Amino acid sequence: MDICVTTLLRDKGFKVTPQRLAIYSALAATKAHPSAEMIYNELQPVYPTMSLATVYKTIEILKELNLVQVLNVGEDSFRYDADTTNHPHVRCMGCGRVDDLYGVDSSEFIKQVSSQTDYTLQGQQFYFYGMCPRCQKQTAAVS
Amino acid sequence: MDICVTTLLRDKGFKVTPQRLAIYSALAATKAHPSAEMIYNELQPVYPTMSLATVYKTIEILKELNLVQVLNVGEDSFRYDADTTNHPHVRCMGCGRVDDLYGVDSSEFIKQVSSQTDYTLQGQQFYFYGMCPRCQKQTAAVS
DNA sequence: ATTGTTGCAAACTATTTGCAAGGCG
DNA sequence: CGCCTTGCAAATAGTTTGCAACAAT
Repeated sequence: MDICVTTLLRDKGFKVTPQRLAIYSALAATKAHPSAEMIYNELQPVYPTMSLATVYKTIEILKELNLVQVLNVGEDSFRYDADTTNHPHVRCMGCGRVDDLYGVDSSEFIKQVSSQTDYTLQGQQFYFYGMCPRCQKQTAAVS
Repeated sequence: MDICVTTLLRDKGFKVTPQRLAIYSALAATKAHPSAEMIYNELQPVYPTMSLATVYKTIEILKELNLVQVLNVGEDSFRYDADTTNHPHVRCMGCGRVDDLYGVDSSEFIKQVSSQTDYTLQGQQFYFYGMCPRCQKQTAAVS
């Protein structure tokens, strides 16, 4: 995996630095769809001198290399996903967590949209909003 | 229409002010999904003393009254839509315009997602990205 | 050695908030 | 008249940028 990133970076003329590898690894190792700040906080213990700016700059490059995709779940900050397959996401209105939605076939839906519009479609993002199992229980307990 | 907003505002204990009516009217009169700043600029000639803060505060209220929905098309700013039915949107990667996608039935797709997740779903947003007809032509002309 | 990268601080932008003056009910 | 709203300015938060010191190739 990391070898892959190393090669990809070098091939595109980017230098391979420990910070870049660490940021990508952090993203690849989680399904939590962290924000820039969450990545920064997670790496603080290991890279105490690393700045938030470096996180942003690196994400910019990873985006260019198609190693991360950007999510815009309607919060104040962006979230990032090292899984670049185009899958829907769901955000919990209770705790704010963002999960993947696998096992959903959106191709029919996309085909339908494509036939209805005179746009040339290049991509899409599907965001669902609801309550995660844990927050459902808490709400039930309160009432 | 405006009578409707007036009534809704009063019923919920909000005061009816010319600014609020103007902001809602501006939103209801367009399909361009303007940002707060676009609304502000459009109303500048008519309400030269109105501030951006008022636009934001009013939108907050309209949101509460379910008179507008918020779009998060992946730009730096939010966009607003007085059409509160849940329809997909498409943004042109060329010129940035945002259009509605009508005539698309997403109920099957939503049902499928609903059955695949243990979230309790409350809503969703579908964003498509592509090239609008006008930008397609321009790109073709350049190449 | 060269060129890109880091990390700090400052800049920037969208949005929110505090508050005094003003307007709606 | 009382309370809500406006509009200004300042605050806030996320992200971006400039630049000198530094590191990868």
